[in-house]
Amino acid sequence: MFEPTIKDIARLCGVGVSTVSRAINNHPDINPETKEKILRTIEEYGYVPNNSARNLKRSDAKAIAVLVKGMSNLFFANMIEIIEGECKKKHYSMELSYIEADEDEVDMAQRLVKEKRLRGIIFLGGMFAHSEEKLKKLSVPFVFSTAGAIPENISKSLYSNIGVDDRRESRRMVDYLIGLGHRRIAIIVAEAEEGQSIGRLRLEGYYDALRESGIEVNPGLVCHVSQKMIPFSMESGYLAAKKLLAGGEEFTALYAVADTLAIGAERALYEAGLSVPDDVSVSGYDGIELANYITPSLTTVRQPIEKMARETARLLFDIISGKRQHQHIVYEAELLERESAKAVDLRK
Amino acid sequence: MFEPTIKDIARLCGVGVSTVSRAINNHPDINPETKEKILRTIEEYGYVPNNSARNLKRSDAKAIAVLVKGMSNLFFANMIEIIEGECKKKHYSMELSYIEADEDEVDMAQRLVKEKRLRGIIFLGGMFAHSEEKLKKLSVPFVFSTAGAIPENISKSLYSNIGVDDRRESRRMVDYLIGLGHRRIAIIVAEAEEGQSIGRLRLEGYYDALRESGIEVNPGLVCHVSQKMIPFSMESGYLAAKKLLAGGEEFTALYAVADTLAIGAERALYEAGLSVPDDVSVSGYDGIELANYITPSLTTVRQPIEKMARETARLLFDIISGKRQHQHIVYEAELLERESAKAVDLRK
DNA sequence: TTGTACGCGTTATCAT
DNA sequence: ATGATAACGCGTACAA
Repeated sequence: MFEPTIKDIARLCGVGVSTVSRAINNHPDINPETKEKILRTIEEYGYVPNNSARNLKRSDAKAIAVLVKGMSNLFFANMIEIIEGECKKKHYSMELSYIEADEDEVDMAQRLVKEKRLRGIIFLGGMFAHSEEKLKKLSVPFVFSTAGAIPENISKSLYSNIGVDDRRESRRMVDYLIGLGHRRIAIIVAEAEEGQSIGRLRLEGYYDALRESGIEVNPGLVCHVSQKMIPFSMESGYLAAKKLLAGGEEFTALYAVADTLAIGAERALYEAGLSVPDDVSVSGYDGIELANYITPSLTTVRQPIEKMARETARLLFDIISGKRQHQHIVYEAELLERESAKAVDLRK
Repeated sequence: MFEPTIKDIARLCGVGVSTVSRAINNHPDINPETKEKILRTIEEYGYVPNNSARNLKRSDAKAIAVLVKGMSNLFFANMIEIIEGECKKKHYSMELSYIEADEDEVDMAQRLVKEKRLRGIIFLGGMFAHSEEKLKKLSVPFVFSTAGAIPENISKSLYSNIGVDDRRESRRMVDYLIGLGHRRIAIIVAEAEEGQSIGRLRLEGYYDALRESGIEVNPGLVCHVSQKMIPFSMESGYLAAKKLLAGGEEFTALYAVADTLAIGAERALYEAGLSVPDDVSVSGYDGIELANYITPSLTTVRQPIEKMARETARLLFDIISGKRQHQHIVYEAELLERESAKAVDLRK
């Protein structure tokens, strides 16, 4: 297999390499006929510019990285696909990397940036217990999406952040359950050890709602997913609910901080002979497509995934090209009232 | 932010660049002390070799690409994650690209290979209506995983293929339903326009089973997902089932060629007042985690995803390094009898 | 409008 | 054991 280089094409066309280069990169100062001929030859011989050489010359690649941390695939898969689509539009390539729960995403990013000379980074999920100093070391712009809370003492001008107000939206869901007459509301929460993880924020929202309504928090109703489990998996939800049931505390509603957790939990309820929503109302968080198809359909909080993913990518590109400054965008989530939660049965 | 190059490090250490290179790449002929000093300096100044320059010199990058085509995320997300893990182990980087249904994955692969000088390719899903000639143009090894049938006339030595025998496994599922006493078995199928797509194979398996049992095929029970829809989405399954129900043909069992389709279909049945499995038995295909958590849990065919993904990656790396030749591995799937399908009610 | 020549950061070959 | 230097393929300043 013969892989022609720019020189080969130049020789073939009887022109200099720079002319070929001009033809490829749409430079204005080139004779249309020459360009035409070159393009034809390129087509004929299947010439494709060597990206490494280009990047070497340009000193930075036309590429970004997406670092995905924790959380369930079901939620991120869509986002990644959308981001990938935006990259394609801009003729950027996308490097994807999943980060283990115990890995430091910023360290990883730093390595990646230097190695690959990336132009920007998207952090999906994950959390932000990082020092300002460390963040400064990242020489390219980066956007956090659907991440936990960022410490206040970090300069806003250093990063972008896109997501919903997890605490507020979570509170809204619990308020809704309270509005339905529920008082004994259990929660299944998955959270990282330290910092303001997304799970932590949602738990805070739960506390907020109870406090405002004058309901005392019953620690027996707060169930943490085991640290050893995949935080947002269905299995985690399943096991957590089992633990909850074994605990013996009664509850009329169960709120899981992710749809996947809720689905797992519903299975455990079913196996315990409990019916949803007749015996227990269940609600989730995220609004994955699936939530609408299971039966009973899941009451949940829907984050505008598509919008968030698209904006995340666009914002990063705009920052790279200098069109925009760093932004901190908070989207509104939407409470989806569906079948899995209903007013508490007063006869009980 | 100062980004040191190999020259800087050399100067800093008072040695030549080649010595630094030797230190980095673990060459034997270097004085341990010199190496020690160089490594320290590298650490101190945060030097990271420029990947583009490396790749330029080496003329091929330590990278592979994964091209994902069609099918539902739920199924591939896990595989991708596992493949990514294997890449990390080998210190390869992974380029991920989603292919639109109407794009040609081999063309795309070709472009990618040349542009990025990749060492190998993994095709996830997709189909294989490609000519031998075109495949030959791909100058790097590639492995098809969970793809449709590969035309017989293409030399086996050209590619690797990993998956299950979709036709046989599909037939097994329908045999199972027949064994349960079902005779009027509907099927929801999503297939590409041309060639032996995965959906097509599963449909053939359905035909096989019916034929062997002497059951006549009722075209009114074969429901194709609209070409305009995402082939393996829940929505597609939902709409297909609605169409099926509107068609008026009676059936006691419904087999969808993907779990996601089955889940969507179940929702449609529920909305039509039909109960699963009492009124209609439902079964799927794939064995995604979710199938085990919904209620009723979904009877399905489980493909050994983890094994397949891991072997796909390992095989590719082995071929790249010359350790192995191309392989064609067919895994055994597993029929999971769960709650969504039961023996036909004889009183009806 | 076009061609020549240099440099991007690295590795490999060849001297020393 | 180490250093100088030639590639790798491309973009571009500069000359023509």
